[in-house]
Amino acid sequence: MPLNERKKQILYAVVKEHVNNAEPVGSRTLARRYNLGFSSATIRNEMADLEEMGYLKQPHTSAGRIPSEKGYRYYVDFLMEVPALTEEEEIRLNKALKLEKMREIEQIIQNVSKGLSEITNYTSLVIAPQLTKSAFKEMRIIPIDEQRGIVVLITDTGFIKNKIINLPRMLNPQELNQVVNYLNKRLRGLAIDQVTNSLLRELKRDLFHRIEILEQAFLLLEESLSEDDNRIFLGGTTKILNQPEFKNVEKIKRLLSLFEQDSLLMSLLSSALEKKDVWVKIGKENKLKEAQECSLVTASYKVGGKTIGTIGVLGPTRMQYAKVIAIVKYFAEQLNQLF
Amino acid sequence: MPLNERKKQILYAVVKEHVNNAEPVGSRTLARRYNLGFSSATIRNEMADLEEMGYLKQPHTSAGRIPSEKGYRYYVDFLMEVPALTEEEEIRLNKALKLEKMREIEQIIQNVSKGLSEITNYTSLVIAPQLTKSAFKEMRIIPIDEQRGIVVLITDTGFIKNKIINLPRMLNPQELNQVVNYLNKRLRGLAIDQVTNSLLRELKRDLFHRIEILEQAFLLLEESLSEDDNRIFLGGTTKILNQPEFKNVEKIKRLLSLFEQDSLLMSLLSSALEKKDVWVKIGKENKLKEAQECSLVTASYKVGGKTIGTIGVLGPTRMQYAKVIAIVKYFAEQLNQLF
DNA sequence: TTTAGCACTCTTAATAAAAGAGTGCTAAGC
DNA sequence: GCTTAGCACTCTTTTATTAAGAGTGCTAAA
Repeated sequence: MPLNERKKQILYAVVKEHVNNAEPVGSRTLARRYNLGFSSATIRNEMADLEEMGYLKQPHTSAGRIPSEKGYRYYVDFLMEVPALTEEEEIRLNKALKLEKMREIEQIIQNVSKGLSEITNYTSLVIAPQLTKSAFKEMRIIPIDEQRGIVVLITDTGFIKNKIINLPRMLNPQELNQVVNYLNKRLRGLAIDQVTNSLLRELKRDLFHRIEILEQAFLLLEESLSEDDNRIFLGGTTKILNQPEFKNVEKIKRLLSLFEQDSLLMSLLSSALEKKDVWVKIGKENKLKEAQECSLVTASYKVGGKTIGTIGVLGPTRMQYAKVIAIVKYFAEQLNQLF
Repeated sequence: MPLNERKKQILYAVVKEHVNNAEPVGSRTLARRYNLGFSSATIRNEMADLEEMGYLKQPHTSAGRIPSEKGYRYYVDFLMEVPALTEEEEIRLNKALKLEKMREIEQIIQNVSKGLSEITNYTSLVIAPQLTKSAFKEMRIIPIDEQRGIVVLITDTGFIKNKIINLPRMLNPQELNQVVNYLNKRLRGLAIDQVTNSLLRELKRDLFHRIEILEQAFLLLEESLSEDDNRIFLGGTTKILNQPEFKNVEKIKRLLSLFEQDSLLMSLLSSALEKKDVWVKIGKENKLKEAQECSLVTASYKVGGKTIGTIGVLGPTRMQYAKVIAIVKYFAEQLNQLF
């Protein structure tokens, strides 16, 4: 049974009202505050229907209704209108971003994260560009002093990653060059996540007599490959605590300990990678138990058509979806343009 | 009026008991649990004295006593014994640290921070090595491709800092070298915090025709000079929430928002720099309002006699001082040896 | 089909009473 | 003169009771 126009109106109004006030919405309130053109009794009947259909629920008998997750889902899919940002808002966002002046990736990401959380008033999550999605272009090793050097890794998407390493004593510049040249020959053009451990082992065999320097160079490669390169930046972790659903200390602790575990956050965001435009996960739609009282709005950003990172906003299930979606979308577009 | 032996015993017992249970300590409990050799009535009298002298206080009439900040201070200064770590414990700590394998500074610092918080069960703060405390040794600029290069800054303490920069188009390698050589000549041997803005302006004048590349190089220098180079690493931010004094949501929020502001944390730790061995700040001894319900145990670490960073543990005023001091001391020593 | 009216339900806030822990003081003991 | 036992008193915490408020669901009328 599809929702008739009146039910849609009421569901819409309940969501809107509840998002603003965080309290169950009663029929009288609705009749008073929204000019729906029918009485509270009618609304009561419709609400009872909506509850039976699973779009609304009652915290307890004789309280108002709040949207169920199904209700929010319907709202997000069919009822809400994502506003285009006004010019004015765009200017404000750009001011918060100030990306033009940024050079270093880390700085950009941190700024995006901060901006997202401050404008939405929820917690933001940003995954820095993932090298694994790019292809190997070139590696160099630059000696600094007798003992140390810098390994530089360049990808086809134009990212540069570098790392200070210890150089083995007995290696002269020529030998160093040989090693580096060999590595470049073997690796050039490979997607970074194609550089498997078995390939690395093979290379190690070939170069066993230069093994030391190789080990160091490998460290950088492995780091690029490893999960913890997928660094996550959080912004406004305390923002979400202002929401009334988190006035309970136990809930706060559970959520904060989630924030401390990068790997969990990655898994939370990862499903969003490679997916469509903007992705909304409501409550239990999140696989992660710790986030099932929350909703997550994510979008990915790209370089040269390849998705290389994700930004997102985490708030309570009772979230300002339309507003957040508009903002997340905008930020992702800005990042696309930037890289 | 100095404390007699019995008062010391009682104060010691009150601190110990309260640190363990987080509840006011009554005279009867004390008489029962500690074999002090005198009755609860005697203890009551002594406690009343201690209260009048300011070492103990009552949350309300007819409750047990808890140590005042003065009481904790007396305990830290005169009563507690900082245990030497047993060999067993040292092995355990070293396992948690695993510093031997670390190369990158950031990794080391992060590991120290994690280890500190996990072993103490409080929140840890670690300031990464501060370049400003070192002297300028050498700067290099290494081109990567047509548009970009890496600036490398080397200090006399052996730290290397690098940054990817945009190279201006029209600069050929010779010119680049000239600029770099000139900068090195002017800056070599200066302490990094002596490289003031006025000196930089002067250099800019001298090199105004190569201004673009200079700007970029300066960015790195300025970054080394700027506050935000003093990066702070936090560990176990949620650990402190397990303490019963933080079962109040408002308090949690206040403390967490402190954790989000690096500059505040810096100011909290900064007084510890350059100071003696281990530094204990109890409650209101912290200048920062947000931390006045907490105690802070800090120690600095050095390279070549110069203090370049600080580690610390932040817990409730009701803290396991002896244990924490021993651990912080040990970690600082480990860092000293490492660098 | 919609709406007004009203009894009923459940939560939250406010109030009262009881239980528990610990003190402070007094007087007796060593 | 210091120490200890005893007991009344105080203050918090817990539990119970009541009252107020909001909102529903049902019935009957429009």
